[in-house]
Amino acid sequence: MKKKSAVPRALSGRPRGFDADTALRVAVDFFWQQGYEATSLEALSQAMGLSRSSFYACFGSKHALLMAAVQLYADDRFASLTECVATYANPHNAIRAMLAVIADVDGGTRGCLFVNTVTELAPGDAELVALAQAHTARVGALMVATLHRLGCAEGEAAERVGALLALVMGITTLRKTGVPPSQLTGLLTQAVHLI
Amino acid sequence: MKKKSAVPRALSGRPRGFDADTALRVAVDFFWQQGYEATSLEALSQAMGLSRSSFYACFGSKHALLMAAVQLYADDRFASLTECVATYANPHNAIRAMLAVIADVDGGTRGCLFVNTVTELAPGDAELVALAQAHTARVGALMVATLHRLGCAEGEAAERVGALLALVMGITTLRKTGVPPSQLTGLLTQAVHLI
DNA sequence: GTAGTTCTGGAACGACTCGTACATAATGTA
DNA sequence: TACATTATGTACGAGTCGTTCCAGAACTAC
Repeated sequence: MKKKSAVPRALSGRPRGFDADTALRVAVDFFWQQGYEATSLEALSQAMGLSRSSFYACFGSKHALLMAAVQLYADDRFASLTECVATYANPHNAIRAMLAVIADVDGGTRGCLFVNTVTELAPGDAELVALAQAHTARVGALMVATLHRLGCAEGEAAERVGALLALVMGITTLRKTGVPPSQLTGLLTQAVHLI
Repeated sequence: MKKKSAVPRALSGRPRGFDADTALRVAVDFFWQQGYEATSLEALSQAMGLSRSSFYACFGSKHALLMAAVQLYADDRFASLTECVATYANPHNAIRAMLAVIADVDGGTRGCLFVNTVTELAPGDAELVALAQAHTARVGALMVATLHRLGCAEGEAAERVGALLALVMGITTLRKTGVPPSQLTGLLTQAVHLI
């Protein structure tokens, strides 16, 4: 149940034989590739390089690990989106860059961890649903603000952003069925009609 | 492993104590609500009203049942789409009706069985991926043909249809996180910019 | 050195998993 | 009635699941 790298670690006692941050990255990959239910704790702890007891001492439970993994993934992605805003002065270019980041056309057939997990566990997993709502809300707000700079009214911008998000989420789903990147790029360019 | 209702049933022997078709409908609901891995055979067979032995004698395996369930669901949906084409003479109205059928804005928080299953099991499940590709191909072809009647060029129509499909698939995913129907309707109306 | 704290490896937990085997029940046909 | 055929109920097999417990290892502070 420890709090990522920010935690100061104990002052005394045996030191860990693994790095919690890199172990969490491994967990992200596993959940991303196989999903939550299909990922066993045995395979997970083995790949993370720690025993079951260390696993529970550090992460609490399988579900708690999932939440930490999804949160890390979401934070990473959101950081990339804010970077888009910082990089492109032109709002139009910024929006396009953000859509490209989310759609991740060349991301292979494993889709998007966020979409995968939500699709597998929502609406039954209330904690995940809350995380999902918070993340989509901040992403949406960032995009609405950018669209607003293009002279789009507030309410209209919200709806367009929603449609844009739905479009790129759909693209990540299509990725899983093996639709080639070239074709996905074509779909992504259609997004301009929604901006 | 029997073939749905079309099968002529044995000429002699003890008759079944259940109806295979209605049992399959129950399975559709279960997989739809809970997903594949999270659905146990015990709960499944109990809800379907048959014992384990009858289950395996009739459906072969849990995975075979899933495939039958998804196929049934996909066929049902495709039938609704062809109905849209038959009902609306105006191609524009037909397309809008098809999008409404797929997005199913008032369908609740369980999303779309097709999208759910693909997201959970693809790309690891080759049989499901094949089914998914076949289904999206026929749906896409139907929509491209309709768009073609609007005077849209073949290649351009294909890309627009892909974007439309991605949009409505994304809407079904957003449904799972509890976005209200009123808001989803707003996103769906944005689709007109892609037609 | 000793005490206190933390992490590790492995064994064991009870509950649950999908799938199978087999005796028995219920039907049609002869 | 006797037979072949099919369905059902029960129990079992072999394994996996997520989780817990505990003795011992490795560290800091005294």
